[in-house]
Amino acid sequence: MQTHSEENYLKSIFKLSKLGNSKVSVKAIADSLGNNPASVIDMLKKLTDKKLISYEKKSGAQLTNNGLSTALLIVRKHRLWEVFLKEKLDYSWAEVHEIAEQLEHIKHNELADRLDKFLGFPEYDPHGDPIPDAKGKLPNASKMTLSEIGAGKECRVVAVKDTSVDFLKYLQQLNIGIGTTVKVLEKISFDDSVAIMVNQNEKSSVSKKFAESLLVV
Amino acid sequence: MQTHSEENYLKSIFKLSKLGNSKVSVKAIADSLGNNPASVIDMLKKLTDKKLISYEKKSGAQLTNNGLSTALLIVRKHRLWEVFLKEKLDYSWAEVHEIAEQLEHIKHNELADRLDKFLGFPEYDPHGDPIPDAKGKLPNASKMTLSEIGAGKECRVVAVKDTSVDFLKYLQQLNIGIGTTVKVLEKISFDDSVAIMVNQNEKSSVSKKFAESLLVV
DNA sequence: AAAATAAGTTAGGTAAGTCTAATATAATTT
DNA sequence: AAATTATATTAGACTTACCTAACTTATTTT
Repeated sequence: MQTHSEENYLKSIFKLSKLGNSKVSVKAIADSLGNNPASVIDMLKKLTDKKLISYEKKSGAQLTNNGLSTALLIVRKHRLWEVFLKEKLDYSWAEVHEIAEQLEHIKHNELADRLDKFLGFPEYDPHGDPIPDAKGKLPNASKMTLSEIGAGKECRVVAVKDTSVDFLKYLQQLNIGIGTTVKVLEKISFDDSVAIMVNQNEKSSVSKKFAESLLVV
Repeated sequence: MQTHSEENYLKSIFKLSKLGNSKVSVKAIADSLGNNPASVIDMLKKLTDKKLISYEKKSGAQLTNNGLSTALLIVRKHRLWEVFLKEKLDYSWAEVHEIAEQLEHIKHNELADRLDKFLGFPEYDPHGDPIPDAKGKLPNASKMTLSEIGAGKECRVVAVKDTSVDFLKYLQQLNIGIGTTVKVLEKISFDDSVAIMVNQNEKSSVSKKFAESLLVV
């Protein structure tokens, strides 16, 4: 069983190591957590004793298999709670992260799985980040912006990059939300705008700026 | 802003003082939290400095107005989360308390109120304990068992005392759940059984034992 | 009333997780 | 290559929230 602090270190190492593969420097961890490098080293020693990371002097930290699955579970909980806060409690995109930072540390065997089921097994959180499944596996599709989708192809909106009121209002007007299907009909080279079909029935034309703010899979 | 530990002390004092009115002894707090009396005194000093309780040597601790509203908010969050876990995540009555002990410490301005709204402003938690409203006010009806209700009176089920599978199955058969309206038609003195009307349309007869396991308002 | 028990208090100590300051080592710049 | 800068490490200290042990003050019991 890990403390809150240990979990935050594991999460940080996981993120900095690009999915747990590479080694992470003391400084990088210190910067990401806002802690002093000396404190980081203390913790790296403890995590090594617990066999959650491997760490030798001067060579950076790397997650063990055990540490990796622990980190994935924390990330899973964080992102599921973000979905809950956004979808069920109507929190804004901006607010969910801070609260999920606390909720991710709640410990109970089946909690993540039950929450997952309750939310309908979402694959992406409100920021468009992928949610690991119960086995720690990430959805394989990588997210792109709508502007990267080729003409004729269909995709599904998983998140938005812009969270301004203006943008969200515009989204509503266009009938676009998380989960909406969008087909790219044509890319207009004249002004880089994009002709799209929303939910198989509603044509629109959107600007380049707009297309770059929509994350899709 | 309080630490987890401070919040647990406030909650403990609140409960031991019967809604925050009387003074609470060091030993009572120590027993309820499983801590050493010496530790309790350390914390009482800290809470006094923070003006959350008043405490003088040998005379026990009492919540200030500030401490009382803080304690009520913690209780509110605890019980709302219990409702969430039971109603939305299908946790059993037995499991919710332990998880809510963690969730009650999650801090964010509107969280309790948003959760309250999402759950439909419940008045009682799965154990039948009353949930303080946004202003810290408790629902005024006090809960009783069905067996205490007089003939001819109508009441609403807020919780059950027995959580065995057998009992819960039987409840389902009778179409009784949280929120169900039950009218007491007659109390049979022969065997202390109770004739009831469920949801204004379904007559049943239940045993004394059953009536004592249903909490109503 | 004296002895025994219970409750409250003080003093000093520990572990977790942080810090600062000093030092060592590695990487860059000149 | 030497000097500078960046990073890593160690040592020692602080805070929180606990603890034990010893002592004091009440309250019971005999």
